[in-house]
Amino acid sequence: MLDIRAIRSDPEAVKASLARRGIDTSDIDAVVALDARRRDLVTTRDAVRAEIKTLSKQVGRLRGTGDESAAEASMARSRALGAEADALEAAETAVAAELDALLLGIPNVIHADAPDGISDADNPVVEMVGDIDGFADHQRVPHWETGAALGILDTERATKITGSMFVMLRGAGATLSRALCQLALDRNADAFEEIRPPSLVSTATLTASGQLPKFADDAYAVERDDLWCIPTAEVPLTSIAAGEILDSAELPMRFMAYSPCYRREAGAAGRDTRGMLRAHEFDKVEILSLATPEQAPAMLDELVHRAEATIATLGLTYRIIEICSGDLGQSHHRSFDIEVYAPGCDMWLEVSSVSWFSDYQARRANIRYRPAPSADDPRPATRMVHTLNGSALAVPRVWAAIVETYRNPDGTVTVPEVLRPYMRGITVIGA
RNA sequence: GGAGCGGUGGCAGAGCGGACGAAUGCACCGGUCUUGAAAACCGACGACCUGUCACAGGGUCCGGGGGUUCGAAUCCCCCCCGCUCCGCCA
Repeated sequence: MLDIRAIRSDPEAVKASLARRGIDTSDIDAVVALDARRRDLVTTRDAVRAEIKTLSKQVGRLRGTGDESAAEASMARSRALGAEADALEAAETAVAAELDALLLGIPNVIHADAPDGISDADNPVVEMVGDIDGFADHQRVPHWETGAALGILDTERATKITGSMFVMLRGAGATLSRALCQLALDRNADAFEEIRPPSLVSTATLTASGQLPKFADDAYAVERDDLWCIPTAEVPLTSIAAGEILDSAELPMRFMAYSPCYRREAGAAGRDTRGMLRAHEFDKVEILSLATPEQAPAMLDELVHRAEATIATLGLTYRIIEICSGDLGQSHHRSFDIEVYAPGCDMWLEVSSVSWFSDYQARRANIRYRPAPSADDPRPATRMVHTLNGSALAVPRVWAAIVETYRNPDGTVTVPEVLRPYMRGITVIGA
């Protein structure tokens, strides 16, 4: 959610930023009009209420002096004003609701340094490690074939048990998946508190991080209990401090969590249906930070570097791209994706998305902090925190890239060195 | 799921129709004292909306939502959450 004050004070600047997304900005004009109307109603209503309060106190005093008829007059006057206040209140509530609904649907403003562009085709590559042409024929086998041959990926039975776009890992494949989670957690445990959050969250929580109300179709709903399955651990982690006022000394806060992620993939039916490329349920380790606006830029760098470093230790070919204005998610202020190259299916797979949300999510979740007192401001006002997060590692696609990259001529798969401590002694899958 | 009790400021904890944004203690902040610190003392000290160049001023908030009343933290109704006991249970 954008800051209504920012919109009010310079609507053209907000519109200019949103225009970079290639969207219609007329909602901003509507917001400005509603906001003016709302403030008008508030001012009038408050004046009426102030008078009611004065009159009510008078009643008490007049009763004390025994002037019953004067008290009666004040009561009558106050009663009439009460009806007026109620009407103004109702009007204000209605306008405020309309304003909020509009505000919830307006995407975040874009960071000045984010590149311009229309679609994902315009996302610039900022770093590239490895050579996509440097693979042998035995590595040019899709992971779903290798996985089936080695008995570590069983999509047929997953489909039988649940339905299409669900996967099941077996044996060393399941262990490999869990090893990746463990690796990602261990590599970030130096600075991040490990959380095991709930996987089902309330509507308020899913709204706070930006998924609702606009993207309800993408989430699994547990309607009977009015709960939602999380599409990422970002959702519960963001809301850890919802409604709280943090001490500046506590910032930046850093959390990491392994969680299952549930996505209906409503807009992606029929895309990437093979193997582990896209599933309704998958595992991911997320890293997240609540920071001051001043700390945020460095934190964005840190998160990108941490995600990159984990991919790098796995020995995969990868690249980092920056998301252009037209491809940026609704809540995002600035984002970077890490993609690994999967030689078997010859595709770049997005395995991490690191984003800075500025105060967009914090305003929805109402997460504030109190800046440290200084000489000229001994009691500073509260400010919204900034939220940032990124996938430390999205398991299935990394799993796929490993199975393809590390496939040997005999069809077995060598386990990357850094994963071996978590593999119960398995060094070559299928050997 | 059933029964009982409870939800008040950062924390603890009074108040139970009018002078209550709310006693008191602790914490926090500023100051006095001190070589420095502690202690002591003095003062300040919630959030949000509105308003102002900035002050001032006005309003809302005592778990959430309705209601009664001239007036609600206080009375009534519904909901949510917590604790204790019972039931169920990995």
